[in-house]
Amino acid sequence: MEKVIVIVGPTSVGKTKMGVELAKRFDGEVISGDSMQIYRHLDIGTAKATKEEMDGVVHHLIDIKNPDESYSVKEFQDDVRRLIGEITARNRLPIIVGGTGLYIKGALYDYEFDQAENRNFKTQEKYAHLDNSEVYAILEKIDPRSAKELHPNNRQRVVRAIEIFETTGITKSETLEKQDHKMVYDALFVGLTCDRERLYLNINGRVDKMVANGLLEEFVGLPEEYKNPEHQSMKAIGYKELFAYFSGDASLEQAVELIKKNSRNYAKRQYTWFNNQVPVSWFTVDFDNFDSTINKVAVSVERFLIDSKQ
RNA sequence: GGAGGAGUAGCGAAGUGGCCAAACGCGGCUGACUGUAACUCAGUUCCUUUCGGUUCGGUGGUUCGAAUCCGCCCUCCUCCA
Repeated sequence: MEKVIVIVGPTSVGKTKMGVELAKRFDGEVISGDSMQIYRHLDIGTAKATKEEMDGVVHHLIDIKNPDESYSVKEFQDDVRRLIGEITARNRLPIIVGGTGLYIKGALYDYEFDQAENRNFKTQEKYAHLDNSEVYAILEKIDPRSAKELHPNNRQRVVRAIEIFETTGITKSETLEKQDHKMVYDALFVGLTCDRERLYLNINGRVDKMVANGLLEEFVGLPEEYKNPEHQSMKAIGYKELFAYFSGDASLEQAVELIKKNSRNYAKRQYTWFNNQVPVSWFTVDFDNFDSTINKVAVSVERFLIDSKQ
């Protein structure tokens, strides 16, 4: 199994910097594990690393789609697995850096998406006339085991489970049953964390900085065809809140506060995912001496690389 | 100084004698997650593990029973001086 380092954690703890530093020390290449940094032109709001911050380290899966295009876990899985193979073949170390839990887990575990190749959004429309409980009743009929795992109000997932069956003839639970739920790589999960209060201060401060650095201008400057709230890219925190501001439904202050709040909530969801879905070794970040944090992580990485060579 | 109005859980806001530890919203906390995941959804939120205990500005009453009624006090808002 190929070795791969994975750096995870909530937004604004320093994952980007950690990735670059580790790549420099261990001759690695960074693979972004972020569902929004794949989009071109969305630079400030997605906190994409600048050229300077990348500091010569190769970064993959950033700026690979236009904001009116879609992307999915399946594509991410394909891309990451291909890249891990390529990077390893070059005798370099793949370092996944990002906060999108599902994407990262989907790429590293034996998730199988293939049988649902024909994913489409039509199923949502097809059942739009039914309420939550009616849609749920349909799923209970075709895939009772999946229904049991889902809350009736979680319409998006309920309909998706129906869609899986309708497009492939195989139920979601049957597909899951075939998997071992094991990791298919030799991965070290490094989690970066800090106390909640500090994290929220970081997030709030970073949002203010984004605005100061031209977040609004970046949004305004986007070609009109990209500025559609329906686009996957426009669901990103930092952009979706701006529509209300530019339509006059919210003040700038309200929009900015919303961005901060959504970022904080997102950070919490990231913790929930990484704490419970994946085996993470957590490191508390020392913001006053980031180098010391890097050193601690580097020791673990070193040990991991040696151990797995046996 | 005079006339009105208001003080309810972290915040906003219902409740106007028992069904009130107190609706609802926000915020917070916790969790779920297999092709929208920066998505979507759930639980929880006075103290206590349970029993139970202590609340609705303060205080003293009325009542079998008060956040709800009465007296006094404090604070804030509007209007008249």
